[in-house]
Amino acid sequence: MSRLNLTTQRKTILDLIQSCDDHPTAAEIMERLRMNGHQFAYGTVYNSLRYLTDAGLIRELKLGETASRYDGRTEDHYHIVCTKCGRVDEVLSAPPAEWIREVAAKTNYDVHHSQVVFEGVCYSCKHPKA
Amino acid sequence: MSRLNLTTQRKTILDLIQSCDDHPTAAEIMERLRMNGHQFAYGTVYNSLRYLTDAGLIRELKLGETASRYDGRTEDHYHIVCTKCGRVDEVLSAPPAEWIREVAAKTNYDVHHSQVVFEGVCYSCKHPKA
DNA sequence: AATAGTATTTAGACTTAGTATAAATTTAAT
DNA sequence: ATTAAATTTATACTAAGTCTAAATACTATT
Repeated sequence: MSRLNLTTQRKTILDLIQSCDDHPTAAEIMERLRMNGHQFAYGTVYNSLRYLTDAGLIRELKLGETASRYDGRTEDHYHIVCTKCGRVDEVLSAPPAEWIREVAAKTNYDVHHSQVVFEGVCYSCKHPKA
Repeated sequence: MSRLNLTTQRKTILDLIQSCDDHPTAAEIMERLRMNGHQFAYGTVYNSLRYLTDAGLIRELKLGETASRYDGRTEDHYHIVCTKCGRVDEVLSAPPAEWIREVAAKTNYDVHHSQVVFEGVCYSCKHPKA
């Protein structure tokens, strides 16, 4: 792990991800870059996303869709996906430590990390206006 | 939802998945079919996997890898992946209901389902022989 | 049993998301 | 200024899966 090297491209992509409040895919990120007047090579975007993820500046979300999404919030948190409209929201409560201990004991694993994706129906989809 | 239509191909694939104790990908399933002397079209395997999943006879696992895996155990359960060797084990303890209620309350979602993938190091990788 | 209609399988083209590579460019270090 | 290392670019390629149209199989009705 060498020191952080934020090139112009990486910085631009980091800024974009940190300043949006959703969880764009690589394709969406490229589209937004283009809309902001930038034009980076395909591979640069993927390279930057990996670099920023490895550096811990952003998070890659694998929510079971075909494409990864990226999240500028790096605190430990989880996600909930609306099965009606596809919207993704943050979940800030962590799984109870007691449960994790139980899983570790039963499986004989050292548990380092857990990915949790909830699925359900969001407020707007539950209460459609008209 | 019409009545179950298990064609020869679908039955063969279902049997294969139910009789193995790991979680094969579509590619692995095709390879095993071929080794057993079957030769189904590419699309048929995917079609069958979807059909069987929709019918609730098998489960599709999205563990954050590039390919889905399939599981013959249909009871509600979760998975733990070894980050060293890639091995996947079953996790039978469910997340505490209290936690799910809390998530539902905080996010304003009706929570229907949760996918949980633990990551850690399995017993064999913790205790390598020699 | 023959016919018509529906569903499934097959083969292969196509799509999507992402990786790999080689040349060109930029950055850093002497 | 020169060399070396890292990064970007353009483009080819791969992996996983979907789509489509023709061929085949199954079902229901007479």
